[in-house]
Amino acid sequence: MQKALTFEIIDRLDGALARTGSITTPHGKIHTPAFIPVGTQATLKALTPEQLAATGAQACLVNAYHLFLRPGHDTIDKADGIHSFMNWSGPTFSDSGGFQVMSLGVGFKKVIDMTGNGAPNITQKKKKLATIDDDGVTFKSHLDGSMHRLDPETSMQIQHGIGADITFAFDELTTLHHSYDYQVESLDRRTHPWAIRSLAEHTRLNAARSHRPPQALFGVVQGANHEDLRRKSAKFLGEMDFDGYGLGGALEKSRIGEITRWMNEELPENKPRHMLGISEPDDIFDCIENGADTFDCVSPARVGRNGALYTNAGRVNITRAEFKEDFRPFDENCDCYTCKHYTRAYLHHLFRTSELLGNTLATIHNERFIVRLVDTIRASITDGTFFAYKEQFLAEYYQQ
RNA sequence: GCCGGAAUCGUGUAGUGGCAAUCACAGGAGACUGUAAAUCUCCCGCCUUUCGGCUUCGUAGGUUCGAGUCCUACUUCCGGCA
Repeated sequence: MQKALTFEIIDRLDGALARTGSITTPHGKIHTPAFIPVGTQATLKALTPEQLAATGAQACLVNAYHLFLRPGHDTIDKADGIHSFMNWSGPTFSDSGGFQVMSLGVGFKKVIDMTGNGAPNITQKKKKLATIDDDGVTFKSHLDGSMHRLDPETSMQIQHGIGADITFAFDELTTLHHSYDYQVESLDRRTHPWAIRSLAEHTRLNAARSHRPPQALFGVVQGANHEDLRRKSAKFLGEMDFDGYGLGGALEKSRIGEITRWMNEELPENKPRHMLGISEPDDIFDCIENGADTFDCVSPARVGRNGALYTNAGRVNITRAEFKEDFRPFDENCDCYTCKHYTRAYLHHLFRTSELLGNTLATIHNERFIVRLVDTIRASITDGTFFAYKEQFLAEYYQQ
């Protein structure tokens, strides 16, 4: 019988937890470390699957919450699954909807505050749309206000209807502003029991749906920025029969490497670890150094659509007046389609005129930039130059 | 030439006797980390780092305690009629 997922470690980095590897799914391999672009609603906004593949993306991630609301996971199931539905033949991930527990609840407009300080992370102007209890979450649809219930079993049923190769356990994403006591309670009463329920339902569905390729399930480690909780969560989930692990939750940016290390020192080494929602270059280096294998994040696509493009010297707002008559390629060192064919002045013009092509070209560039960054990091682990590359890249990227 | 209407921020507008400058666009800049995001925030007459100060409703007069607002003339523009 076909296995849902196999993971092979290929190279290791001396003096750190970093490794390269290969994840094999029914829809192909992912060479790790890898960046996985996010196509929440079964599309990476502004790109065709061919354009996405041309960025070098090895896989993409969709979201159970959005696809549950529209078109409905039953519809995707009838379409023969997400790969067929969205015309993406490579590996896919689906998020559990756990993120929306937070983003539609306490975290609105301040989804991942990674600063570790600042104002309480509480919805103020708009009414929150999600309320959580120990059994699951009650949602009000952001689309039509209809009420819905999401719990570990329904999340897994949705994710099996979607049919992504790698699914995630339904979890509670806390914020850095929750108290320690709340973080403890969140793990003991929700995230961990929900992981058990997610795995049970997932196992049942894989058996019941043998006409489909088997799907893999990653447990999601939480614990905010507390070492004891991160280790406890990783140990608890690490002893369960997951195919891999999601490293989730809000992580204080300045400690992201350390927090990743806590988790990965406890997790089984021979299973892949996916860093949920991370793509800033410094964070990627820190997480890979400490044992993360894959990443997903909306940021390259979102900031690109909003006119911010990555360069080796940092992020640049292409709408700035200085680019109006700058007829150089956007980034002479970039091998993406956008930089090969279009000037800064033209990109500037497209954004000034709100032309949709601007979104497409900026998204192509940003996804390619982050995919290539992670690919280059992978090569640097293989040839042992990781630390030198990290130092050189970050010095240039964050220069002021 | 006659009749009527209009003139407020770069543009279009709000303000119809009581602290001018509302809203939008344009413009300047910033933010965005498991997507309620082709979104959001700030600035946008002049001076001032801030606090704040100053100016200004086509022009010139007039009425009034007080005028962007009412009156007169002029200028310009837009209609209509010749």
